[in-house]
Amino acid sequence: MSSNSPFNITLPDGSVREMPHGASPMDVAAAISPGLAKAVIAARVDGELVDATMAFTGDAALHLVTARDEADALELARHDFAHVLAEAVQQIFPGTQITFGPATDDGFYYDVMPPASRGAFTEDELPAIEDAMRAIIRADKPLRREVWSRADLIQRWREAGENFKAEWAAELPQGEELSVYWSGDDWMDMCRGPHLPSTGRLDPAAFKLMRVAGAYWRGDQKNAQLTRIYGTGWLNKKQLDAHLLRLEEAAKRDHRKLGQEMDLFHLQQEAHGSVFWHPHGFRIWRELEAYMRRAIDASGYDEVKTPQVMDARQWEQSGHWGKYRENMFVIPDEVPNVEDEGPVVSGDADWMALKPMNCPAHVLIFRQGIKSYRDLPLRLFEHGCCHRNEPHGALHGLMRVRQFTQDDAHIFCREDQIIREVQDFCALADRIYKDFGFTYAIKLALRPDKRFGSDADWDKAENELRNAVVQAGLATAEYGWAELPGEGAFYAPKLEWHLTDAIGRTWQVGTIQSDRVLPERLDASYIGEDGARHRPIMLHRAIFGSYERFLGILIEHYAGRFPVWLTPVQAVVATIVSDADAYAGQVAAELAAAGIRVETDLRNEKINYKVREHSLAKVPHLLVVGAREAAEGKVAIRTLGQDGQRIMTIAEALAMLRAEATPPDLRG
RNA sequence: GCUGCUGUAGCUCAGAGGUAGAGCACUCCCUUGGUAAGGGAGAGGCCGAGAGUUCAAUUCUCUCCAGCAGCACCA
Repeated sequence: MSSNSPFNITLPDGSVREMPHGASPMDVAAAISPGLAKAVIAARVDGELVDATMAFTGDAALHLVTARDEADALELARHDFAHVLAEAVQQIFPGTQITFGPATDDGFYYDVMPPASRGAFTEDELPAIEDAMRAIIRADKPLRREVWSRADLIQRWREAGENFKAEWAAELPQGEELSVYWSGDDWMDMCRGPHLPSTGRLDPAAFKLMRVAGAYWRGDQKNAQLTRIYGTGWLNKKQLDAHLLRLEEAAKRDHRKLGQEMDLFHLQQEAHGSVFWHPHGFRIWRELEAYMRRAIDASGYDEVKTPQVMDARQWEQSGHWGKYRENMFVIPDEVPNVEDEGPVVSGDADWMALKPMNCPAHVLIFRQGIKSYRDLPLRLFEHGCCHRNEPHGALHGLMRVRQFTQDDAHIFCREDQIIREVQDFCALADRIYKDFGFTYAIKLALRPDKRFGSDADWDKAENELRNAVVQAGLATAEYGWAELPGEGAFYAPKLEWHLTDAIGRTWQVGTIQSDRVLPERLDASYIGEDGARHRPIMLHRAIFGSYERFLGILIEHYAGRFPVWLTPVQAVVATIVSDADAYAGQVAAELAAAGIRVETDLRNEKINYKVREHSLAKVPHLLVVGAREAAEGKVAIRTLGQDGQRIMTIAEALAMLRAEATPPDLRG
């Protein structure tokens, strides 16, 4: 082939165009039509996303990327918004250092270091930055790629006082082409690209700066903290507006807000990170607990209860003291000094700790008496109340607390029983998540850097979990199968269940972990068929994860409108006139006798007022009774989310309510 | 834990260097009214905690505590 023969460029429809050397995807677009040239924002050359103006280097398959290729277009636009943001910030606040600015799931951010003369940027300054961004977009500055030598680049950043960029330029992998992008002729950033042809391809009405936050340089707590400016960015205003609306929807179902409005629980300073469950909230908890007990009773588990506080030496032996102490609540084993002055604790008492996990206690139960291989698998379940002293900034409503109750169990089994146990667990988890209307993805979290146990054991453990899921046919794209390096616990790899809720957010809740470390450390053993002692494998598993968190997720998933079987108040009997009070009491009594959670509302208020109040409280069924209903022995039922009423007899109403109030696992 | 913001009545929020206000909720009175707010009156606050500046601090400053948004961690 001669060195200056044209390149053959194959288009998606199979047609081939000959293009001279130096030609780019943009030239192909221009050759097809001027309209296409205008619409092209980037290109996929042999599948790789590149600048539309990047010259071909050989024969290639070409796909011209336009706004119709939404995923690519969004990614490009968001990345460009980030650059425009950085340019705008430096324009308004000279002396600001720039660092990184990637695209995110719904937009972009850029981490910057404000000039030494001032503090972090504030949200009040965002509108001015937005204006500057719009000006840059309207100026339609061409984005031009250049390749620089490392030395030139480092020097350029040093001269510009860009210490972070200089550091990064020095550390980029050898052999990598170092590219910069010019925005017009007056601003540049170091970036791998690709980018849109010019800033004018962005829609100035399709982004919004959302907030500022702190973020560490290169994600490390030991490094300088930068100001991160977050924005949301889209292809057009319509998409932006839709996104803002979604955010409002999510805010409306915030469990902290609904928890207060529905009087489910509260949190307060004196016990921060621990939950005060109110009567209505705890009804949901009890219903969940009863549901879970039925599930584990039917699955061969034995429920146990273990101590809240154990000697620190026990935690040393289990390894928690070494690896987990910073998160443990430690207490002295002594009577506090009661004199007015003087220390409350002497400092020389033995230390005890609140349990951060239930596992060691379950091993201690296992160790009582001599276990035979015939006893395995032994499945010990506990509604275990744990305390963890979490970093204060991590606490978040019910989602991250310092005291929580797990639906925790440990399955002690032989190696050859693992796959079966893991598969049974997958089936149980599947049934339960579906009962709540969740879909889920399963992920395998692999060994972390900080860990116990030999590599050989980790190999085995990871393979067992992987094989169980593969053999169960769940390691597929449909189940969102993925492996997450470094995400495992310090003692074991984990299978994780990531739930997707009603508005598409994901939550990690369930897990099963195969552990060889703890049985070894705590010397658990059983007598095998051969008469010798063997180590059992310990499978740690949970389905709700914690009641607190799962309840928080449920509140947001259902937006407070719980299914009837879970809802705190299933029906309210509300009177129109006081003459119906006695009848209302009779109706309520009949429902209560049938196990329906029912309340009466006999207040001297208009029915409009009562309807409004109970609707806002998300009571699923309102049974309205007046003189007419009392005379006829009927009720007028108004169902949440539906217009109008249904008149029925008490017996009919009771049958309907009983059917709806039956938990999903008890339905025929 | 880090950065920024916030902390006033049960809730949502105004307010100002001279010890406080609204709406909803609450209590009482009137109203007995057919499916999303009937009317009136009343009660309710150590203005997150501590220190400083000031004649005077809830208001300004500092320190702590808690909450919020991120980060870093994690069920």
